[in-house]
Amino acid sequence: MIALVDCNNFYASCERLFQPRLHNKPIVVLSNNDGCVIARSDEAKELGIEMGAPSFLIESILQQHNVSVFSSNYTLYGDLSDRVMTTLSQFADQLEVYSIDEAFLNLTAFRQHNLTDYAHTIRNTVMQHTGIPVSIGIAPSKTLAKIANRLVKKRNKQLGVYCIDTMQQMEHALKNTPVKDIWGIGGQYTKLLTRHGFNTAWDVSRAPEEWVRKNMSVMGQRMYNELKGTSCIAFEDMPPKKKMVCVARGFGKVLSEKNEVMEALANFTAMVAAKLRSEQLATNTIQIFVQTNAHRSNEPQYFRSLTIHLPEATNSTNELIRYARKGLETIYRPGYNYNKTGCTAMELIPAAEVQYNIFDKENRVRNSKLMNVVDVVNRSFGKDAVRFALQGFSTRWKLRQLKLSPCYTTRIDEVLTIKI
DNA sequence: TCTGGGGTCCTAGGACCC
DNA sequence: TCTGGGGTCCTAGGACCC
Repeated sequence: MIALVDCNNFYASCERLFQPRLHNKPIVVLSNNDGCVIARSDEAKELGIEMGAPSFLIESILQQHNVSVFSSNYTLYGDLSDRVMTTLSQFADQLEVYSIDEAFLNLTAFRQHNLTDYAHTIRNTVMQHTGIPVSIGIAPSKTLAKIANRLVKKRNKQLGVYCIDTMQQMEHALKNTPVKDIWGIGGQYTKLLTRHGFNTAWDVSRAPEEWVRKNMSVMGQRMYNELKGTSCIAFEDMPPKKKMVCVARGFGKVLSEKNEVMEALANFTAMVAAKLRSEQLATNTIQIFVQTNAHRSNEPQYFRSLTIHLPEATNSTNELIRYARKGLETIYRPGYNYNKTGCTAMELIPAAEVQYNIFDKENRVRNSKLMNVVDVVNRSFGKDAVRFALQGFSTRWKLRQLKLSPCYTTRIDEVLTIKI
């Protein structure tokens, strides 16, 4: 049996943890640039605030009901996530951290326990150690565990645990799950399935297997077997090797000057390079893109990306910025209002395995020493203490984060102080 | 003014090779 | 008139996830 543990309204719960006066009050957390809603407390959901709602469209609801609004603070959420995962790891031999707020636990070894009781122990311990409320779904496959978890939130919120074990329980759960809520079914497959008369997970599990295979590829077939209780999605103990690293952001406002866009791109590229170094990786290929604001349909639109193969794998900021700059020269067109750019590193290899090219003109030893120093200084004095000239000092491309909460758990000058 | 960001996997089709 | 077939690699695009 597999358990899926999912933190309730994770980002909202994190913010609330440090402001107890917000218990039972509506809270929303906004995406980067304070653009749209990405997390809501139960109270905010009750007000009818939808996931993904653009914040400027719901301003009046927010004000009227005195909703507390937060910019996203990934440093805080990441740290609390680590604490939840550490707590969970003591409850199973195998733990798969699936996302920042979810983990699968392999409970096969605990067969002799009453799994529902066991899940309650897990819940209570996580609450006690971290203050984060979680829901737990238990079932024979990951897809069914996802379904069980959803049913906890829909119907057994107070209980916090839902177990699918017998055939009757399975049938009941599947009949109460619309196709759009099956893990692996998005908007397109929902349309396809309902067009063919499949409305619930139960209907899908009764469909002819060949039809599923033909219309939904191997991913669909896997999901189909999982719905029937046959586990076919492997348990991933170890975090899989990263295949790409990407930093892309919308700007705080639109930019039309090439050097301004370049400054943003240089900064995002520097972030990619720093990420690569922190994971001891190097990249063979980078891809950059620029685009205009697709929501402004009255303005001319432009999107272009460019893939650049490097002569030699690297993770040096200066080198990568140089390639990104050359790339931008190729794809930039004047006369547009740009609103987003980004850099993706692909074809990643361990930094220790970089093959040197005999015609290489870079001084790699010097470069890597330089990067080391940059990383050390930036770790001690803040993220951008040392920067390359092209990164500039402009703030025009920067994110809006007007409602950012403190990094309560990771910055010494921002920890909570209590008056006694 | 203001509409997220970072990922993975699969398939189809073209270029190229022998 | 009739112009192979199998394989690999690459890219673009589509679908999905949180």
